[in-house]
Amino acid sequence: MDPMESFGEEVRRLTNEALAKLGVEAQLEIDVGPADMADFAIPCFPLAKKLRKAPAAIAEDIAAAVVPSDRISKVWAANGYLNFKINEALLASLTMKAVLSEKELYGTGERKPQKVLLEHTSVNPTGPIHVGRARNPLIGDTLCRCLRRAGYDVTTEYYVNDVGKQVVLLAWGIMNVPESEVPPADRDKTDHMLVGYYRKANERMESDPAVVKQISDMLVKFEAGDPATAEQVGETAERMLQGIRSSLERVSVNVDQYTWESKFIINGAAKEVVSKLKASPRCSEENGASYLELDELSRQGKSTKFFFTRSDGTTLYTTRDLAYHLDKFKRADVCINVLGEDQKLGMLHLVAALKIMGETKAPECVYYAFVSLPEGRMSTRKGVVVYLDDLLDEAEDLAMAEVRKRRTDLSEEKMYEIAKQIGPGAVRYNIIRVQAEKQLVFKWEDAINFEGNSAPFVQYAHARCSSILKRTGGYDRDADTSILTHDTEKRLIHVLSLFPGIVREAGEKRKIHLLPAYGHELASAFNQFYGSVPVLKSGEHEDARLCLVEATRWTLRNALETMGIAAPEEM
RNA sequence: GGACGAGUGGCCUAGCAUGGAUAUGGCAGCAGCCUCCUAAGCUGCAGGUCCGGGGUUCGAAUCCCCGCUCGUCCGCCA
Repeated sequence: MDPMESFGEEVRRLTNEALAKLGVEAQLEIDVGPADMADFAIPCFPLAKKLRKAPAAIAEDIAAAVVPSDRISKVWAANGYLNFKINEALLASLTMKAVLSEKELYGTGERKPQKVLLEHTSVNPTGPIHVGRARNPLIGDTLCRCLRRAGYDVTTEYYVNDVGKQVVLLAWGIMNVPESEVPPADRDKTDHMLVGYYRKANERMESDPAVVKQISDMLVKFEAGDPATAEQVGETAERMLQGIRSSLERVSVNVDQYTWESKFIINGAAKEVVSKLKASPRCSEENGASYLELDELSRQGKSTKFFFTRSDGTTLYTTRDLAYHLDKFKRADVCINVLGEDQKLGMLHLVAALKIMGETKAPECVYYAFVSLPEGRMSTRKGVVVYLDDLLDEAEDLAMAEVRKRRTDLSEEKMYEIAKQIGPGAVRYNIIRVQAEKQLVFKWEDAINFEGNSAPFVQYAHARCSSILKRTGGYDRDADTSILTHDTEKRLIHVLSLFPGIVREAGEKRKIHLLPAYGHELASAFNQFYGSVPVLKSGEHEDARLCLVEATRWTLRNALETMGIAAPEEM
């Protein structure tokens, strides 16, 4: 249930009534007012021209015509705005009742009929995940959690690029590079153990034409469906994926299904795409390679040709991705892809090709800019990288040091357990708190942050709530909340009431950075309340305040869960 | 060369779709707050040509045009 929703609706209803009474036909936009002034506000400026009257006078007229109701306690005009104050006692009781009865389900939207297929991560299985790409799983997983809470049926999928030179090269490296030539792995994990072979194979390929020949032979055999080669490559990708998967688990990222690119070669779907595209009048050939002339469907640049076969007739990456998308459309109503910004043009071509094939559905893409290092772009091949595993280790170490600094009463195990909740959470939060399209430069001191706008700040508020609730012997969960009239109490309740709306907006607009912003706002409102009034032993206020603390704890926990961040009971 | 995205106090960042009241937070800085539910906290102070220049408008961080800087792409790679 969304406690705030009915208040906004009421504002619209009352305003429309008043406008009808005045004989004015208009749809006005409802804003949230400045925090210390009004709850809702409607600018009357757009009406000025139509009514040939000053905005201030219009606002006065409408204000006089509005009849306040049980939900709206006050309506007034100011500076050309129509302001509304809501009935705080009613909001408080609705909000408290909603949170305390729905608990971990508070913020959940109505079940939606659409099935959503969300593709994310999909990094090439040629090395461990590095922070340049780590935005992908974190954005994808957070969006998935958010959409699920908003009521959608979501399945997440990782498209494994097991076809093509990169993975074949890695497989070649594992078979042909002697162990003695590979520097020892920095950790005992399959992805880290294998990446040395990948680098070495790249070096060999660059310097030795014989190696280039071997690899291209292998590639041809693989694409022709040679079982032995397919098994070698498949097993290599699987081993790499094992390591990647365990890194993802460390940051609570779950992937429901893995779909292998080779599937679309084996089952003939890619070939079907080729024959469909060849039927298009846009299709031409160049030395035996087929392409579509995209012209106005593409973007301007050096070329608007979209090749979908090589001269030898084999398919290209995007051709297979086309087959994958057709497959996805059969399984879902909405397809969302989380992609790096380097995929933008490719996706535009893919969408154009889908249209040419007569497909009416198109994927919806969320693009993110790369995280680079101060010295430039990350590269697994060149070894210019910061791995996600290393970042997580560092975050956990720093969290452990912080816990040790302030808790002398805990066992080593307990401290470690807390640190494991704090470190990865801090990393997740820092990545999802900024808009996906903003370019980031990775700096250790920014990547792990325990104060201010950070995960530990939100977690700490949760721990404080838990601590209070742990100390009480019990309380009346039906306590009268109308006595919560302190400024910090009213503010906290107001923020609590916003949660369902935030989840919906973040999900539907694909703007997950609203979630950390909300978490910070809620934690901050709680901290102000916590510092201003006592809860335990506060006499007649105690029960109502304990209810407020419990409601805050549920909402903080739900907000954290939606971000994939743990909610520690103590820290 | 072209296309797409980003540019907001010293640093990071929200707001931009749908123009509207004094531009949102955080970090760092300064001054305070632990006999009281965890100070990973709270309060206050200071800090702004919203990249630059034009334009539209009663009103522009937001819309349009021209530049600048950075990122990304423009392959019979994936």
